[in-house]
Amino acid sequence: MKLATWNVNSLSVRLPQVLDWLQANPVDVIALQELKMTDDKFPFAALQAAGYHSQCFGQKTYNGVALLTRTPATDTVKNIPGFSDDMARVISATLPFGDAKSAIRVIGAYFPNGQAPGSDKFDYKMHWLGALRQWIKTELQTYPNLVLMGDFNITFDDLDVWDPVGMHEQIHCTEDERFHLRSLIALGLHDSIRLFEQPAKNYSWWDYRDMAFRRNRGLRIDHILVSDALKPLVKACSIDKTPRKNERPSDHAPVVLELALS
DNA sequence: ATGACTAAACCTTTTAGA
Repeated sequence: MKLATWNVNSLSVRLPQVLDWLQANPVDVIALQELKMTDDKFPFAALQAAGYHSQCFGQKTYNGVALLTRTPATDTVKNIPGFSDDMARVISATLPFGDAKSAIRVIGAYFPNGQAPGSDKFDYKMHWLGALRQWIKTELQTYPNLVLMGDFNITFDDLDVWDPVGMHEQIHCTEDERFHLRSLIALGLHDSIRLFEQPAKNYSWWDYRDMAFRRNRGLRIDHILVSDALKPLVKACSIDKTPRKNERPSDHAPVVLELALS
């Protein structure tokens, strides 16, 4: 079984690239972020033709997330229950798999950007991260088999940053953000990609400006976290830079996880 | 250089992303 996450930075613009990528990489599940469209504009038919069921949670102009699955997903939940939010950032669903106990809960999330430490948006990011952690803690009790993936907008440490000195305590790299990320991990989650040897300077996002991709000036901010129960099943995890080489690419690359399930 | 690209909307200028 393969799962992926990709911040597409406008599904309207990127739909042809998403369809191409899914044809070349027929994953079982993909979480998309930054749809930047309302649900009435969502390309259900094109994705259905490509073999995917869609659960979407759209928003005009900004944000918007979706889960595409080869088999129908159940128990869809939008955003963080109990946390009032006017932004469409989280979508969750269950993949019925084998018996009931083997069901996998998949959470696709677009974490707040935060703009700059000390800003109102950074405060919102901190509150959002606190609410997420409380919720994930209870989700793990309900669903031992859990995958939390998406655009986290946080680097784990300096290995995830092309210029750790220049970006020290800058947005995506602050200790406050990293503390929240480590707190999520402490609930019993694992950064899938770090379970394996990875190439150095392995990033998932590059600025559109200044030829950042060609110079590999990037950040690793897109992650796939798996629960303790799923960790033994993780076979591989990697970042696919191929679509970043397209014409008019998203600024993010997909991350792909392979589980030893069929 | 609170810059550089890209996308969307209140669209020749602003907001936001990261």
